[in-house]
Order: sequence, then structure tokens, then C-alpha cells
Amino acid sequence: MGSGQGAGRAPSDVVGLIAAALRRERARAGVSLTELARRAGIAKSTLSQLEAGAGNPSVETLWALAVALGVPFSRLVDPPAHRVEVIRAGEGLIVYSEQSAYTATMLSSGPPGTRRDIYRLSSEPGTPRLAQPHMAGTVEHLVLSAGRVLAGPVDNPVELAPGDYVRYPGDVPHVFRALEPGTFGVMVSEHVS
Amino acid sequence: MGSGQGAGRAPSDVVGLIAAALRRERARAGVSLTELARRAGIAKSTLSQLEAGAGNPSVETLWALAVALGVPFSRLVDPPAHRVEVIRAGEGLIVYSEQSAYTATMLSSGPPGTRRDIYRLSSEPGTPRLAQPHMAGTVEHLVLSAGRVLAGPVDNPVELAPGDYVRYPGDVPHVFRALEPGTFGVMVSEHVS
DNA sequence: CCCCTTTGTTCGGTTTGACGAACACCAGTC
DNA sequence: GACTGGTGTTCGTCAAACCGAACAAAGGGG
Repeated sequence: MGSGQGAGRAPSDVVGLIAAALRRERARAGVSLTELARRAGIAKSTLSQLEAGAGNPSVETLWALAVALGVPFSRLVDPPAHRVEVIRAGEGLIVYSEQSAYTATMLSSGPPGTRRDIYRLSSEPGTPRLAQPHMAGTVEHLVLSAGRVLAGPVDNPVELAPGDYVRYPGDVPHVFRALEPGTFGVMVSEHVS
Repeated sequence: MGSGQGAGRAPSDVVGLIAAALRRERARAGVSLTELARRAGIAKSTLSQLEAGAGNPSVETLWALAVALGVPFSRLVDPPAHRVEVIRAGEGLIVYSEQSAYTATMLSSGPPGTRRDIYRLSSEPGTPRLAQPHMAGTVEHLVLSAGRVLAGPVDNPVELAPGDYVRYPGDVPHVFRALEPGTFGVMVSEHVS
């Protein structure tokens, strides 16, 4: 976000955001204000003020609410993910095929808020696929389906057998190098923040 | 989520987490405490206390710090994500094993923002796994790694071969029925509210 | 050497967030 | 009607988060 600094920021903006998030999440959970306050162990007056947009809660208070609501903390502070439901029928769309022995097929393009894509990777030995760093904050999950592969950050790759799972940062150079014929796997690339 | 409650939690845990995150991020940014406090527009005494692990900052304070540091808010509250994680086939948290011939291993639990989990499913023939509907808005993606499977909504399942991908709503009853021994696959369950 | 800047720390004072009780309101129930 | 059980709200009071200044330590010039 704003890599700039302090100068321009609306403080009450955050408060309003939290107020909205609280109302939304509480409605979703289907609990009353009183009940939620009781579960979170905070005074209901406090919660009332917060949902009204007044106040500037401490992290402990917010944390307790997040726990009681059963939602991750950031859901209460991050702006409501826009639901731009633009899922293309992308099945079978081959994204990369630079080398003949390597193919990445996009199975699903990410829905609301976060960028999240699902690919099927297949590769053959002898043509290591070196991927350039993606956007900062990208994380990749890989589950090997068949064959054997050396995958992960270039400086710390991991050898995987079928069924093995690895997660590694996608914003550093990483590799996918098949060690056996018929190697393929499932990759989930997600971009947080 | 409605089940149980969440009252009891170590509050200072959060504080300590934030303290560590602040020190870490400030070191990464290479700015002094004084300078950071100035940029964030808060008193350096406040920042000093926070980094010392004392105190319980308000969201506005934390927000200002996050902005001044140029990092997303969640980076200050979420535990530092391990960089590379490997879960070998057979390892990991087995979530369901009701029937002996069916196992679901949680590989990755969803990060802030969206709920999304990654599982490895393995099953043997003869014991169809019938899943109850999940939370409304849940979508499941499945890529078969090996074997053969009949998967999808109970009223409209699809037979998959290795490499095949299917996406179906998770908020209706759905099935995962192995047709061959050694069947396993990767499932991404995501919940868009 | 002294001076001056910057480091991060520890003090009083003020602002304010969190609490608990009392409040008004509505829906069933007797 | 009055009465219970629930909703969410608005009040004093107290603890504490935040501030600003004064503080000891550690470099960098002149």
C-alpha cells in the first residue's frame, strides 16, 4: 500500500472501516451484540461504541472480537475485498509453454479480493523451469501429483515425491525441475496484501 | 464457528507478537525509532513502549505505524509466516479420517482476507465419502493426482482421471468416491462470503 | 578536548478507551 | 394490562494509552 508515509491518512477512516467490518461479520455470524460482547469478554457498551464508528479500539479488544467471531484478525481491518467476480471459463488455458517440455495450465483464476490462481504444472526432465520473482507478497503452494521434482526457491529447493507439499515465497526466484518423466503437480499461487 | 467460544486467550501474546513485528519491520526498513515515530506522527515514547512489549496499542496507532513502515497492516499482527514449509505425503494434520479408507490432510490454512484451505485427499474404492454442505459461499476445486474418482455434487458428480480439474459448489452435499486404489488429489476449498 | 546531533530510554500530565449500571425499546407470555 | 427476556443504547468512573519533555549513551566534527 502507500509506500509513501505519514502525511496523508484519514485516521477515522480506519475506525469507520472497523465499524463496518464488525457489523458485517457479526451479522454474518448471526449473533447479537450482547452475545458477541459476552463471548469476547468485553463490555457491550464498548462494542456498541465500536460498531457506531466512535472509538479507536485497542488491539486486544479487536483481537478478542476477531476470535469470538471466528474470523482472522485482518478481516476486521482490511478493506472489504471487492467482489469482482470475473471468473473466466479458463479451463484448459495454457499459460506458459515456452519450453516444449513445460506447460502450465490455468485451472482457476482467483475470485474476490486476493489474487489466487490454480495451475497444473507438468514438466519433463532436462528442462528446468526457472521462474522470475512475481509480485511482492506472492506465495506459492505446490503439491506433487506424479513423478519427482526439485522445487522451491533457487537457493533452497526441495525434492518432492508424489503427495508431498511445499510452500515457498513466490517473490524470489524459484525453480520447478522435473527429475522423472511424467512429472506433474498442482500449484496454487496467491498474492496477499 | 458458532460452536464453543473463544473467550480465553493470552492477550499479552498479541502484544508480544506486535512488539516483535515492530522491531523486525523497523530493522528491515532501516529507520531509527525516532524517525519512525516522527513519520508515523506518534510520540517516540509510545513507540518505545510498544517495541518493549508493554502496552496495548490502538488500531490508529498501529495503522499509522504500518503506513509509515510501508507494510500491510496484517504484517504487524499476524505471526511471521515461515518461509518454506514441506509436508511429506503421510505427514501433516489429518482433518478427516472417519472412514479408514479416506483421509484429508490440511496442507495450508487460509491467510488473512479470504478463507481458503488446501487439502490433500486420498481414498480407496468402496468407501464413498459423502461430505455435508459447508458454509454458504464455499467453492471447492479439485485436481486429481492419481487413480480415478467420481467427485462433485451428489446429483451431478464427474469422473476424473489424473490431471483433470473440477470445480463445484461446496455448500451443497458433495461426494468423493475413489474408483481405483491409490487415488489421491489436491483440493482447494475457498469461502467467499 | 568540547560541542552537537542522534540514539533510545524513563518520567508527570492529559486524553480516552473500556467497564458496569442504568436506560429505553421491542416481542412474547401470563 | 403487567411481566419477563431479549435487543442495543447512553451515562459516570477508572485505568491506561498517548503525549511531551527531560533523560543518559553513543557516535561525529571542529
